[in-house]
Amino acid sequence: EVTYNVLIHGLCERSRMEEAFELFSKMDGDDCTPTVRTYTILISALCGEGRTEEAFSLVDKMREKGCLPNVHTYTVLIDGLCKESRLEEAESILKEISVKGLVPSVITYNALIDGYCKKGKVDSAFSIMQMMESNGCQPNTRTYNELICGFCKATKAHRAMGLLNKMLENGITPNLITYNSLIDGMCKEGHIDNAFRMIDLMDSNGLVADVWTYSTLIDALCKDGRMEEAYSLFNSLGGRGIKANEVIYTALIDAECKAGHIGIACSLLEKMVSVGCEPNFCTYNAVLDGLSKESKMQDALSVMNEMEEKGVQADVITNTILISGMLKKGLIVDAKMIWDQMVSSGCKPDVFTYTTFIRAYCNIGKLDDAEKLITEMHKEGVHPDTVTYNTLIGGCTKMGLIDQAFHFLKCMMDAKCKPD
RNA sequence: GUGCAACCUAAUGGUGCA
Repeated sequence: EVTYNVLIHGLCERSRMEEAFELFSKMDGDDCTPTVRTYTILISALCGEGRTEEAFSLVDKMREKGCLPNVHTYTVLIDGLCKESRLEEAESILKEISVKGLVPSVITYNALIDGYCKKGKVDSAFSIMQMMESNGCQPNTRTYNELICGFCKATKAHRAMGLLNKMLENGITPNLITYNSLIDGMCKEGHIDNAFRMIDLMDSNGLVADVWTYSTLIDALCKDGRMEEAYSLFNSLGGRGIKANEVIYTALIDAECKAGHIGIACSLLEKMVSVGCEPNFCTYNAVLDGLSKESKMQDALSVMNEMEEKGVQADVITNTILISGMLKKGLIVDAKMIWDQMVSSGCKPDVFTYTTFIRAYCNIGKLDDAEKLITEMHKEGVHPDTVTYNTLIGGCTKMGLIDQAFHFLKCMMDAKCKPD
């Protein structure tokens, strides 16, 4: 039975699910009974592939066979639900654990806390931490890191700092991730210089800034237009024993593109390749956006070919960038072609892609087509957001169709979308 | 004494703005 579990685990790790289930079904014939562990391995793998419903039916199946889920099993389920943004269900499983007389572990709580943080619901995450403390479960470094990151993403770096102090008081050791999150939070709130001071604080705690730290700082300098400082920090990396990675190059390339310096961006792209740093899809997307905004669609298409030759998969963002570029030149047919290619390659358009098209239809006065897209979005389960409605409303007002504009405002409210 | 759980941090795309 142990042998089976090890093998099944190995197959699942390589996402060879079919084979894993085949082995699983052979167990009985071999006089082996699957245990909670066997089921948990499979349930975890199913959740990891987004097959949550199958995971739940496996849970039912194990119960039928008289095998009860343990804390590990429940934790896997909570994690899976969180990854699908099904937070209420995740929290109800946490309750179920206690009802069944089991005790949730730190990992169980952390899974839920991370889920809430990733959804921007930091306050709910925070109350889970309070709940775990009152249940006698001590938050660990990871718990604090998730919350600190959550507060930073919610532009509440002050609350994050408060948590840093709390963890120090409680004797929980911050690590690089803790500080890197804080540095990012401070940068995003415009306090770049304070962020640099955090490096000293790290030093005094025996932590040495890493690539993540520097990429955060370099990106912040870039976005603030402080390119000279960004480059001098970039050039200092070698002396610190750090090798610039694709994230750092992408930050620089993006900034150069946005400043209209496509030539510099392209030479950075060449440079990174020559020093053995492989561009990834973000890098290419940054370049493509630069070219696209300058209406250099020919160049953009050849960069996209290069991307594919290198085996870098184009994603929704890549396609949206190209579609947007085509539409800005009025090339609706080409834009539609890219759309179709994207869909047939199994990549689904998202809110951004739809909104891009809606804007184009508004600009040429085809409000009915724009409205059709909204209907299609609902059908596809892609929810129009504030920007989508703003685009539509803006299109109406430009054409003097004030009543139409109010009509869409009403649609917006009906869809429980907040006007800004 | 061997097998199950949270991959916690950085870079890329859509509207409008005097």
